Amino acid sequence: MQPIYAIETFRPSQGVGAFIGRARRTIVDAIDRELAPLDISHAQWIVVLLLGDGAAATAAELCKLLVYDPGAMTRLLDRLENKGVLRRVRAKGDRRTVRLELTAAGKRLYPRIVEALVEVFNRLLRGFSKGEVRQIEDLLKRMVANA
Amino acid sequence: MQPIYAIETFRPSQGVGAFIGRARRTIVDAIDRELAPLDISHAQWIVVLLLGDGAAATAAELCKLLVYDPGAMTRLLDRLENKGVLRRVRAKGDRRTVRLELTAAGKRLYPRIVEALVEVFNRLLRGFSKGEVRQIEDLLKRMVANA
DNA sequence: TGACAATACTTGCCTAGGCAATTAGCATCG
DNA sequence: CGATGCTAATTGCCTAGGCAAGTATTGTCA
Repeated sequence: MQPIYAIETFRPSQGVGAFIGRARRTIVDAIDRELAPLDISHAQWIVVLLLGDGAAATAAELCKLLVYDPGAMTRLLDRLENKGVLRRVRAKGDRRTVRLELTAAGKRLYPRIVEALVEVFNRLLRGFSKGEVRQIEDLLKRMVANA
Repeated sequence: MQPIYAIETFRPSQGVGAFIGRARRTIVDAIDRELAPLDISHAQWIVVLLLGDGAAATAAELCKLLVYDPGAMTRLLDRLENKGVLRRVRAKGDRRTVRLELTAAGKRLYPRIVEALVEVFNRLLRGFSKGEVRQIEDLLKRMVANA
């Protein structure tokens, strides 16, 4: 397999990097607009999502998944706790870790965010076949795996 | 064409959104590591790239392309100007706009950044055919166009 | 067991982005 | 021409993320 890009012909603004960056901004902006009435920030709804779908349950797991600074995460969780979205519970086994649980309010919030996401993605993926979506997912997964 | 995702079955951490986010972090981190010796930040090298390949020539154009705050851009450009990477030149025609030009040092910087990008992308795209890369680019472009 | 490393968070300090208000320079239209 | 509106850039203020140092707890291993 030969290299994909060559130095002489590479146009930064036309490579995959630029498109991924633009796609991400587009998605985040669209979801933020959709979630504006909930008064919750970009970083915050991602955390609620990961807690809500069980992908993470501690601050450390969130940091690893999001490649996010632990210090910033502490404060982000403070804000969500103050909003009454989640609570910190000292873990019984390992007393260093703090388990994160969505409160009742947080659990009501979760489906509303999911709804917004589904709506936005279905709109952005208009005209795509399911196979094409699988293909994007697959190709991106392979990119990340190569790192 | 039916909707791609349904509320009942959607797993946020498994959708395109999550993969795009992760891929972007992976790319940015890899390039940052590669460019560490140049002591230039993520936001800064993107600007140098866009100026260097002619995709933008003013602050306003950069802001539009990157969906970036004009105030933040002013200060980012200040930093690059202080580093001697670019200079501001009042445009003759429209005296509101400031044309941005890479200095000699900036022009030397540009190819080094391009080199790092090509290296990183070729690594991350190991095992991909050129057709597959085109396909990612195409699919992402269509997503953005749907917005 | 006890020293040392590793992990999970937390806090302080600095930097950088978002938003709103401001200035300067066109552009439009009566 | 002149009032109004728009665009480009800048500045001040606030918020939030990155980094480094610190604390508490657990793991490792001689």
